[in-house]
Amino acid sequence: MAAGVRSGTKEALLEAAASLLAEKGFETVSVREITGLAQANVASVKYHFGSRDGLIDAVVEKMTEPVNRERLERIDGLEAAGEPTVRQLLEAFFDPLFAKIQGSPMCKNLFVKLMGRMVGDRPYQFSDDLMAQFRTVARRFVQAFMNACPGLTPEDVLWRIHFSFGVMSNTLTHRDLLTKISEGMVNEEDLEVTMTRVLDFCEAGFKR
Amino acid sequence: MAAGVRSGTKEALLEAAASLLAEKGFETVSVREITGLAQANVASVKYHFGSRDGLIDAVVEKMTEPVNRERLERIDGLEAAGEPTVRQLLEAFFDPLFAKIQGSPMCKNLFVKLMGRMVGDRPYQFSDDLMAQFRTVARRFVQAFMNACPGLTPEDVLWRIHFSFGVMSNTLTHRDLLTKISEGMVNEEDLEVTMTRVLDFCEAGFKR
DNA sequence: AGAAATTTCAAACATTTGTTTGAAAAACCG
DNA sequence: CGGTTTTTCAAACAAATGTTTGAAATTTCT
Repeated sequence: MAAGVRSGTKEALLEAAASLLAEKGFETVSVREITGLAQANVASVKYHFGSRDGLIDAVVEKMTEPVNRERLERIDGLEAAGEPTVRQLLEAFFDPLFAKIQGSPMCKNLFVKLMGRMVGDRPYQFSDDLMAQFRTVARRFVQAFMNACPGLTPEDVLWRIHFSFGVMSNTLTHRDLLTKISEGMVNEEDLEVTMTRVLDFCEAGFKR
Repeated sequence: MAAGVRSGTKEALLEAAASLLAEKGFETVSVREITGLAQANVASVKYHFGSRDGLIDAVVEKMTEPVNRERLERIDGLEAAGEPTVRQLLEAFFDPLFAKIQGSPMCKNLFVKLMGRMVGDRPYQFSDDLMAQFRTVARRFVQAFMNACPGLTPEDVLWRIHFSFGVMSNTLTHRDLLTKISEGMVNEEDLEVTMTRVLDFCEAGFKR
Protein backbone atom coordinates (compact mmCIF):
# COMPACT_ATOMS: atom_id res chain seq x y z
CA MET A 1 0.00 0.00 0.00
CA ALA A 2 0.86 3.67 0.21
CA ALA A 3 4.54 2.95 -0.01
CA GLY A 4 7.17 5.65 0.32
CA VAL A 5 9.51 4.01 -2.14
CA ARG A 6 12.28 6.42 -1.46
CA SER A 7 14.98 4.66 -3.37
CA GLY A 8 17.67 5.51 -0.82
CA THR A 9 16.68 2.89 1.70
CA LYS A 10 20.11 1.36 1.86
CA GLU A 11 21.78 4.71 2.47
CA ALA A 12 19.10 5.74 4.94
CA LEU A 13 19.79 2.58 6.91
CA LEU A 14 23.52 3.24 6.94
CA GLU A 15 23.01 6.79 8.11
CA ALA A 16 20.47 5.94 10.79
CA ALA A 17 22.60 3.07 12.05
CA ALA A 18 25.64 5.31 12.24
CA SER A 19 24.05 7.94 14.42
CA LEU A 20 22.37 5.43 16.70
CA LEU A 21 25.54 3.40 17.09
CA ALA A 22 27.40 6.55 17.97
CA GLU A 23 24.80 7.63 20.46
CA LYS A 24 24.12 4.37 22.24
CA GLY A 25 26.93 1.94 21.47
CA PHE A 26 27.20 -1.20 19.44
CA GLU A 27 25.41 -3.57 21.76
CA THR A 28 22.45 -1.47 22.78
CA VAL A 29 20.99 -0.50 19.42
CA SER A 30 18.26 -2.71 18.00
CA VAL A 31 17.33 -3.33 14.40
CA ARG A 32 13.91 -1.86 15.04
CA GLU A 33 15.36 1.38 16.34
CA ILE A 34 17.45 1.69 13.22
CA THR A 35 14.66 0.93 10.78
CA GLY A 36 12.38 3.21 12.76
CA LEU A 37 14.74 6.16 12.38
CA ALA A 38 15.39 5.33 8.75
CA GLN A 39 11.65 5.00 8.12
CA ALA A 40 12.23 1.60 6.60
CA ASN A 41 10.81 -1.84 7.17
CA VAL A 42 12.41 -4.21 9.67
CA ALA A 43 13.08 -6.75 6.96
CA SER A 44 15.02 -4.26 4.87
CA VAL A 45 18.08 -4.89 7.00
CA LYS A 46 18.17 -8.54 6.02
CA TYR A 47 17.46 -7.69 2.42
CA HIS A 48 20.21 -5.11 2.02
CA PHE A 49 22.84 -6.30 4.48
CA GLY A 50 22.02 -9.91 5.28
CA SER A 51 21.80 -9.34 9.00
CA ARG A 52 22.24 -6.85 11.80
CA ASP A 53 25.95 -7.62 12.00
CA GLY A 54 26.21 -7.13 8.27
CA LEU A 55 24.78 -3.64 8.62
CA ILE A 56 27.14 -2.76 11.46
CA ASP A 57 30.12 -4.03 9.50
CA ALA A 58 29.04 -1.93 6.55
CA VAL A 59 28.84 1.19 8.71
CA VAL A 60 32.28 0.62 10.19
CA GLU A 61 33.79 -0.24 6.84
CA LYS A 62 32.35 2.87 5.24
CA MET A 63 33.91 5.12 7.84
CA THR A 64 37.22 3.37 8.28
CA GLU A 65 38.41 2.44 4.83
CA PRO A 66 38.82 5.97 3.44
CA VAL A 67 40.52 7.09 6.63
CA ASN A 68 43.12 4.36 6.47
CA ARG A 69 43.66 4.99 2.79
CA GLU A 70 44.33 8.66 3.38
CA ARG A 71 46.68 7.84 6.23
CA LEU A 72 48.84 5.90 3.82
CA GLU A 73 48.72 8.67 1.23
CA ARG A 74 49.75 11.22 3.83
CA ILE A 75 52.74 9.20 5.01
CA ASP A 76 53.74 8.60 1.39
CA GLY A 77 53.80 12.34 0.85
CA LEU A 78 55.78 13.01 3.99
CA GLU A 79 58.44 10.42 3.30
CA ALA A 80 58.84 11.62 -0.25
CA ALA A 81 59.66 15.08 1.10
CA GLY A 82 62.25 14.00 3.68
CA GLU A 83 62.35 12.70 7.24
CA PRO A 84 59.01 13.30 8.93
CA THR A 85 58.92 14.56 12.51
CA VAL A 86 56.93 12.97 15.30
CA ARG A 87 54.40 15.76 15.11
CA GLN A 88 53.98 15.33 11.39
CA LEU A 89 53.45 11.61 11.80
CA LEU A 90 50.85 12.10 14.51
CA GLU A 91 49.04 14.55 12.28
CA ALA A 92 49.25 12.18 9.33
CA PHE A 93 47.64 9.57 11.52
CA PHE A 94 44.90 11.62 13.15
CA ASP A 95 44.09 14.36 10.64
CA PRO A 96 42.28 12.04 8.21
CA LEU A 97 39.98 11.24 11.10
CA PHE A 98 39.23 14.90 11.76
CA ALA A 99 38.76 15.59 8.08
CA LYS A 100 36.18 12.84 7.85
CA ILE A 101 34.46 14.17 10.95
CA GLN A 102 34.30 17.75 9.69
CA GLY A 103 33.01 16.68 6.31
CA SER A 104 30.44 14.30 7.70
CA PRO A 105 26.79 15.02 6.96
CA MET A 106 25.69 13.81 10.36
CA CYS A 107 26.01 15.76 13.54
CA LYS A 108 29.67 16.16 14.40
CA ASN A 109 29.33 14.96 17.95
CA LEU A 110 27.70 11.77 16.81
CA PHE A 111 30.36 11.04 14.27
CA VAL A 112 33.06 11.64 16.81
CA LYS A 113 31.49 9.27 19.25
CA LEU A 114 31.09 6.60 16.62
CA MET A 115 34.76 6.69 15.75
CA GLY A 116 35.60 6.40 19.41
CA ARG A 117 33.30 3.46 19.86
CA MET A 118 34.75 1.49 17.02
CA VAL A 119 37.83 0.81 19.08
CA GLY A 120 36.24 1.14 22.51
CA ASP A 121 33.24 -1.11 22.38
CA ARG A 122 33.37 -4.82 22.86
CA PRO A 123 32.79 -7.55 22.02
CA TYR A 124 32.75 -5.98 18.60
CA GLN A 125 35.56 -7.40 16.48
CA PHE A 126 37.02 -5.93 13.35
CA SER A 127 36.55 -8.00 10.24
CA ASP A 128 39.61 -9.72 8.82
CA ASP A 129 39.63 -7.18 6.04
CA LEU A 130 39.70 -4.23 8.40
CA MET A 131 42.28 -5.88 10.62
CA ALA A 132 44.52 -6.26 7.60
CA GLN A 133 44.06 -2.58 6.81
CA PHE A 134 45.15 -1.60 10.30
CA ARG A 135 48.11 -3.90 10.17
CA THR A 136 49.33 -2.27 7.00
CA VAL A 137 48.93 1.18 8.50
CA ALA A 138 50.65 0.10 11.70
CA ARG A 139 53.63 -1.34 9.84
CA ARG A 140 54.22 1.88 7.94
CA PHE A 141 53.88 4.16 10.94
CA VAL A 142 56.02 2.04 13.23
CA GLN A 143 58.87 2.23 10.78
CA ALA A 144 58.46 5.99 10.35
CA PHE A 145 58.26 6.66 14.07
CA MET A 146 61.40 4.62 14.63
CA ASN A 147 63.23 6.76 12.13
CA ALA A 148 61.96 9.90 13.83
CA CYS A 149 62.91 8.68 17.31
CA PRO A 150 66.36 7.09 17.20
CA GLY A 151 66.88 4.59 19.98
CA LEU A 152 63.31 3.39 20.25
CA THR A 153 62.59 -0.29 19.69
CA PRO A 154 59.57 -1.43 17.65
CA GLU A 155 57.94 -2.40 20.93
CA ASP A 156 58.41 1.08 22.35
CA VAL A 157 56.87 2.62 19.27
CA LEU A 158 53.93 0.25 19.10
CA TRP A 159 53.06 0.86 22.72
CA ARG A 160 53.14 4.61 22.23
CA ILE A 161 50.93 4.40 19.19
CA HIS A 162 48.60 2.29 21.25
CA PHE A 163 48.61 4.90 24.01
CA SER A 164 47.95 7.69 21.55
CA PHE A 165 45.07 5.72 20.15
CA GLY A 166 43.73 5.36 23.67
CA VAL A 167 43.90 9.07 24.36
CA MET A 168 42.17 9.81 21.10
CA SER A 169 39.48 7.19 21.46
CA ASN A 170 38.64 8.08 25.03
CA THR A 171 38.61 11.78 24.27
CA LEU A 172 36.34 11.42 21.26
CA THR A 173 33.87 9.29 23.15
CA HIS A 174 33.86 10.99 26.52
CA ARG A 175 34.57 14.62 25.92
CA ASP A 176 31.46 15.49 27.89
CA LEU A 177 32.58 13.57 30.96
CA LEU A 178 35.21 16.18 31.75
CA THR A 179 32.71 18.99 31.78
CA LYS A 180 30.54 16.99 34.11
CA ILE A 181 33.25 16.01 36.55
CA SER A 182 34.98 19.37 36.69
CA GLU A 183 31.98 21.27 38.00
CA GLY A 184 32.17 23.93 35.35
CA MET A 185 35.92 24.42 35.53
CA VAL A 186 36.17 23.13 31.98
CA ASN A 187 33.84 24.54 29.35
CA GLU A 188 32.93 22.84 26.12
CA GLU A 189 35.51 23.95 23.63
CA ASP A 190 35.91 23.58 19.92
CA LEU A 191 36.87 20.14 18.71
CA GLU A 192 39.89 21.52 16.94
CA VAL A 193 41.22 23.07 20.14
CA THR A 194 40.74 19.83 22.01
CA MET A 195 42.53 17.90 19.31
CA THR A 196 45.53 20.21 19.51
CA ARG A 197 45.66 19.36 23.20
CA VAL A 198 45.63 15.68 22.35
CA LEU A 199 48.41 16.03 19.82
CA ASP A 200 50.53 18.03 22.25
CA PHE A 201 50.10 15.37 24.89
CA CYS A 202 50.94 12.49 22.58
CA GLU A 203 53.88 14.25 20.99
CA ALA A 204 55.42 14.77 24.42
CA GLY A 205 54.77 11.15 25.30
CA PHE A 206 56.59 10.03 22.17
CA LYS A 207 59.62 12.21 22.61
CA ARG A 208 60.08 12.01 26.36
CA MET B 1 14.64 -29.73 46.93
CA ALA B 2 18.22 -30.83 47.28
CA ALA B 3 19.35 -27.30 47.89
CA GLY B 4 23.00 -26.36 48.04
CA VAL B 5 22.46 -23.67 50.64
CA ARG B 6 25.92 -22.27 50.35
CA SER B 7 25.42 -19.19 52.44
CA GLY B 8 27.69 -17.09 50.24
CA THR B 9 25.18 -16.55 47.46
CA LYS B 10 25.45 -12.79 47.58
CA GLU B 11 29.23 -12.87 47.33
CA ALA B 12 29.12 -15.55 44.66
CA LEU B 13 26.87 -13.31 42.59
CA LEU B 14 29.20 -10.35 43.00
CA GLU B 15 32.18 -12.39 41.98
CA ALA B 16 30.51 -14.03 39.00
CA ALA B 17 29.11 -10.71 37.83
CA ALA B 18 32.51 -9.09 38.09
CA SER B 19 34.28 -11.59 35.88
CA LEU B 20 31.51 -11.72 33.30
CA LEU B 21 31.24 -7.94 33.14
CA ALA B 22 34.98 -7.75 32.63
CA GLU B 23 34.95 -10.37 29.94
CA LYS B 24 31.94 -9.29 27.93
CA GLY B 25 31.03 -5.75 28.84
CA PHE B 26 28.21 -4.15 30.76
CA GLU B 27 25.52 -4.42 28.13
CA THR B 28 26.07 -7.94 26.93
CA VAL B 29 25.92 -9.93 30.16
CA SER B 30 22.57 -11.38 31.15
CA VAL B 31 21.25 -12.15 34.60
CA ARG B 32 21.02 -15.81 33.68
CA GLU B 33 24.67 -15.97 32.70
CA ILE B 34 25.60 -14.49 36.04
CA THR B 35 23.40 -16.76 38.12
CA GLY B 36 24.54 -19.70 36.04
CA LEU B 37 28.19 -19.07 36.81
CA ALA B 38 27.41 -18.35 40.45
CA GLN B 39 25.32 -21.52 40.66
CA ALA B 40 22.47 -19.51 42.07
CA ASN B 41 18.83 -19.11 41.15
CA VAL B 42 17.74 -16.41 38.72
CA ALA B 43 15.56 -14.79 41.33
CA SER B 44 18.44 -14.40 43.75
CA VAL B 45 19.53 -11.26 41.94
CA LYS B 46 16.29 -9.52 42.74
CA TYR B 47 16.33 -10.81 46.28
CA HIS B 48 19.84 -9.63 47.11
CA PHE B 49 20.26 -6.58 44.89
CA GLY B 50 16.77 -5.53 43.83
CA SER B 51 17.53 -5.74 40.14
CA ARG B 52 20.19 -6.33 37.52
CA ASP B 53 21.27 -2.71 37.68
CA GLY B 54 21.46 -2.96 41.45
CA LEU B 55 23.90 -5.84 41.12
CA ILE B 56 26.04 -3.99 38.60
CA ASP B 57 26.13 -0.90 40.79
CA ALA B 58 27.17 -3.06 43.71
CA VAL B 59 30.03 -4.56 41.72
CA VAL B 60 31.30 -1.18 40.58
CA GLU B 61 30.92 0.36 44.01
CA LYS B 62 32.80 -2.49 45.62
CA MET B 63 35.77 -2.01 43.32
CA THR B 64 35.84 1.75 43.15
CA GLU B 65 35.24 3.03 46.64
CA PRO B 66 38.39 1.62 48.27
CA VAL B 67 40.50 2.77 45.34
CA ASN B 68 39.30 6.35 45.59
CA ARG B 69 39.74 6.31 49.35
CA GLU B 70 43.33 5.16 49.05
CA ARG B 71 44.00 7.80 46.42
CA LEU B 72 43.07 10.48 48.90
CA GLU B 73 45.20 8.88 51.62
CA ARG B 74 48.19 8.73 49.29
CA ILE B 75 47.94 12.38 48.32
CA ASP B 76 47.51 13.33 51.96
CA GLY B 77 50.78 11.57 52.74
CA LEU B 78 52.60 13.17 49.84
CA GLU B 79 51.53 16.70 50.65
CA ALA B 80 52.41 16.26 54.30
CA ALA B 81 55.96 15.40 53.23
CA GLY B 82 56.50 18.34 50.88
CA GLU B 83 55.77 19.26 47.27
CA PRO B 84 54.87 16.14 45.28
CA THR B 85 56.30 15.67 41.79
CA VAL B 86 54.24 14.84 38.71
CA ARG B 87 55.48 11.29 38.81
CA GLN B 88 54.53 10.91 42.45
CA LEU B 89 51.07 12.25 41.77
CA LEU B 90 50.53 9.91 38.84
CA GLU B 91 51.59 7.01 41.02
CA ALA B 92 49.32 8.16 43.82
CA PHE B 93 46.49 8.14 41.33
CA PHE B 94 47.17 4.84 39.58
CA ASP B 95 48.94 2.68 42.15
CA PRO B 96 45.81 2.05 44.23
CA LEU B 97 44.31 0.58 41.10
CA PHE B 98 47.23 -1.78 40.58
CA ALA B 99 47.24 -2.74 44.23
CA LYS B 100 43.61 -3.71 44.03
CA ILE B 101 44.27 -5.67 40.88
CA GLN B 102 47.21 -7.59 42.33
CA GLY B 103 45.30 -8.41 45.50
CA SER B 104 42.16 -9.47 43.72
CA PRO B 105 41.00 -13.04 44.11
CA MET B 106 39.80 -13.21 40.53
CA CYS B 107 41.95 -13.66 37.52
CA LYS B 108 44.14 -10.60 37.05
CA ASN B 109 43.30 -10.11 33.42
CA LEU B 110 39.60 -10.10 34.17
CA PHE B 111 39.93 -7.58 36.93
CA VAL B 112 41.98 -5.32 34.75
CA LYS B 113 39.43 -5.41 32.00
CA LEU B 114 36.61 -4.67 34.40
CA MET B 115 38.33 -1.54 35.64
CA GLY B 116 38.84 -0.42 32.09
CA ARG B 117 35.22 -1.00 31.25
CA MET B 118 33.88 1.03 34.11
CA VAL B 119 34.95 4.17 32.34
CA GLY B 120 34.84 2.87 28.81
CA ASP B 121 31.45 1.28 28.49
CA ARG B 122 28.34 3.22 27.78
CA PRO B 123 25.58 3.95 28.37
CA TYR B 124 26.56 2.92 31.87
CA GLN B 125 26.42 5.93 34.19
CA PHE B 126 28.09 6.32 37.53
CA SER B 127 25.75 6.70 40.46
CA ASP B 128 25.55 10.13 42.07
CA ASP B 129 27.49 8.76 44.98
CA LEU B 130 30.37 7.57 42.81
CA MET B 131 30.34 10.76 40.77
CA ALA B 132 30.77 12.73 43.99
CA GLN B 133 33.71 10.51 44.93
CA PHE B 134 35.41 11.20 41.64
CA ARG B 135 34.78 14.90 41.93
CA THR B 136 36.48 15.00 45.30
CA VAL B 137 39.46 13.09 43.98
CA ALA B 138 39.66 15.31 40.91
CA ARG B 139 39.60 18.49 42.96
CA ARG B 140 42.52 17.36 45.10
CA PHE B 141 44.65 16.13 42.21
CA VAL B 142 44.04 19.17 40.03
CA GLN B 143 45.29 21.43 42.77
CA ALA B 144 48.35 19.25 43.37
CA PHE B 145 49.22 18.97 39.69
CA MET B 146 48.97 22.74 39.34
CA ASN B 147 51.47 23.18 42.14
CA ALA B 148 53.79 20.65 40.50
CA CYS B 149 53.50 22.27 37.06
CA PRO B 150 53.73 26.04 37.42
CA GLY B 151 52.07 27.85 34.55
CA LEU B 152 49.35 25.32 33.85
CA THR B 153 45.72 26.40 34.14
CA PRO B 154 43.11 24.19 35.79
CA GLU B 155 41.81 23.42 32.31
CA ASP B 156 45.23 22.26 31.15
CA VAL B 157 45.54 19.99 34.15
CA LEU B 158 42.06 18.55 33.88
CA TRP B 159 42.55 17.70 30.24
CA ARG B 160 45.82 15.96 30.95
CA ILE B 161 44.28 13.95 33.75
CA HIS B 162 41.54 13.03 31.33
CA PHE B 163 44.11 11.95 28.74
CA SER B 164 46.00 9.89 31.29
CA PHE B 165 42.77 8.24 32.28
CA GLY B 166 42.16 7.43 28.63
CA VAL B 167 45.57 5.85 28.18
CA MET B 168 45.08 3.79 31.28
CA SER B 169 41.54 2.72 30.50
CA ASN B 170 42.28 1.76 26.92
CA THR B 171 45.44 -0.08 27.89
CA LEU B 172 43.74 -2.08 30.63
CA THR B 173 40.89 -3.12 28.38
CA HIS B 174 42.72 -3.74 25.13
CA ARG B 175 46.18 -4.89 26.02
CA ASP B 176 45.67 -7.92 23.82
CA LEU B 177 44.83 -5.84 20.76
CA LEU B 178 48.42 -4.73 20.41
CA THR B 179 49.71 -8.27 20.30
CA LYS B 180 47.17 -9.08 17.64
CA ILE B 181 47.84 -6.09 15.41
CA SER B 182 51.62 -6.18 15.65
CA GLU B 183 51.99 -9.66 14.18
CA GLY B 184 54.14 -10.92 17.01
CA MET B 185 56.38 -7.85 17.23
CA VAL B 186 55.00 -7.20 20.69
CA ASN B 187 54.89 -10.07 23.16
CA GLU B 188 52.62 -10.26 26.15
CA GLU B 189 54.57 -8.68 28.96
CA ASP B 190 54.07 -8.37 32.67
CA LEU B 191 51.37 -5.97 33.74
CA GLU B 192 53.83 -4.08 35.88
CA VAL B 193 56.14 -3.46 32.94
CA THR B 194 53.27 -2.21 30.82
CA MET B 195 52.16 0.11 33.57
CA THR B 196 55.59 1.64 33.81
CA ARG B 197 55.30 2.39 30.12
CA VAL B 198 51.97 4.07 30.75
CA LEU B 199 53.34 6.19 33.57
CA ASP B 200 56.33 7.24 31.48
CA PHE B 201 54.07 8.29 28.64
CA CYS B 202 51.71 10.27 30.85
CA GLU B 203 54.49 11.91 32.83
CA ALA B 204 56.00 13.20 29.61
CA GLY B 205 52.60 14.43 28.48
CA PHE B 206 52.19 16.38 31.70
CA LYS B 207 55.58 18.00 31.69
CA ARG B 208 55.96 18.72 28.01
C1' DA C 1 2.29 -2.33 -23.41
C1' DG C 2 3.78 -6.66 -20.65
C1' DA C 3 7.06 -9.85 -18.48
C1' DA C 4 10.88 -10.08 -15.16
C1' DA C 5 13.54 -8.57 -11.60
C1' DT C 6 13.97 -5.72 -7.59
C1' DT C 7 12.34 -3.87 -3.45
C1' DT C 8 8.97 -3.18 0.33
C1' DC C 9 5.70 -4.65 3.63
C1' DA C 10 2.77 -6.56 7.62
C1' DA C 11 2.80 -10.46 10.20
C1' DA C 12 4.65 -14.08 12.59
C1' DC C 13 8.89 -16.92 13.96
C1' DA C 14 11.54 -18.83 17.94
C1' DT C 15 14.73 -16.97 21.60
C1' DT C 16 16.14 -14.31 25.00
C1' DT C 17 15.69 -10.60 28.04
C1' DG C 18 14.71 -8.73 33.24
C1' DT C 19 11.34 -9.44 36.46
C1' DT C 20 7.86 -11.56 39.42
C1' DT C 21 5.27 -15.08 41.87
C1' DG C 22 4.13 -18.13 45.70
C1' DA C 23 5.35 -21.98 47.84
C1' DA C 24 9.11 -24.92 49.73
C1' DA C 25 13.34 -25.17 52.21
C1' DA C 26 16.75 -23.61 55.49
C1' DA C 27 18.35 -20.97 59.19
C1' DC C 28 17.60 -18.66 63.29
C1' DC C 29 15.96 -18.13 67.98
C1' DG C 30 13.36 -18.29 72.13
C1' DC D 1 10.73 -28.52 70.35
C1' DG D 2 7.84 -24.74 67.64
C1' DG D 3 7.30 -20.37 65.64
C1' DT D 4 9.46 -16.74 62.92
C1' DT D 5 12.45 -14.92 59.61
C1' DT D 6 15.53 -15.43 55.93
C1' DT D 7 16.71 -17.55 51.77
C1' DT D 8 16.11 -20.52 47.70
C1' DC D 9 13.63 -22.46 43.96
C1' DA D 10 10.95 -23.88 39.62
C1' DA D 11 7.80 -21.80 36.89
C1' DA D 12 5.72 -18.31 34.50
C1' DC D 13 5.38 -13.20 33.16
C1' DA D 14 5.31 -9.59 29.54
C1' DA D 15 8.36 -7.31 26.59
C1' DA D 16 11.95 -7.09 23.26
C1' DT D 17 15.29 -9.25 20.42
C1' DG D 18 17.11 -10.79 15.37
C1' DT D 19 15.28 -13.26 11.80
C1' DT D 20 12.15 -15.12 8.35
C1' DT D 21 8.12 -15.58 5.38
C1' DG D 22 5.36 -14.96 1.23
C1' DA D 23 2.71 -11.94 -0.99
C1' DA D 24 2.15 -7.17 -2.67
C1' DA D 25 4.07 -3.14 -4.65
C1' DT D 26 7.40 -0.96 -7.47
C1' DT D 27 10.92 -0.49 -10.76
C1' DT D 28 13.40 -2.03 -14.84
C1' DC D 29 13.86 -3.51 -19.33
C1' DT D 30 12.41 -5.23 -23.75
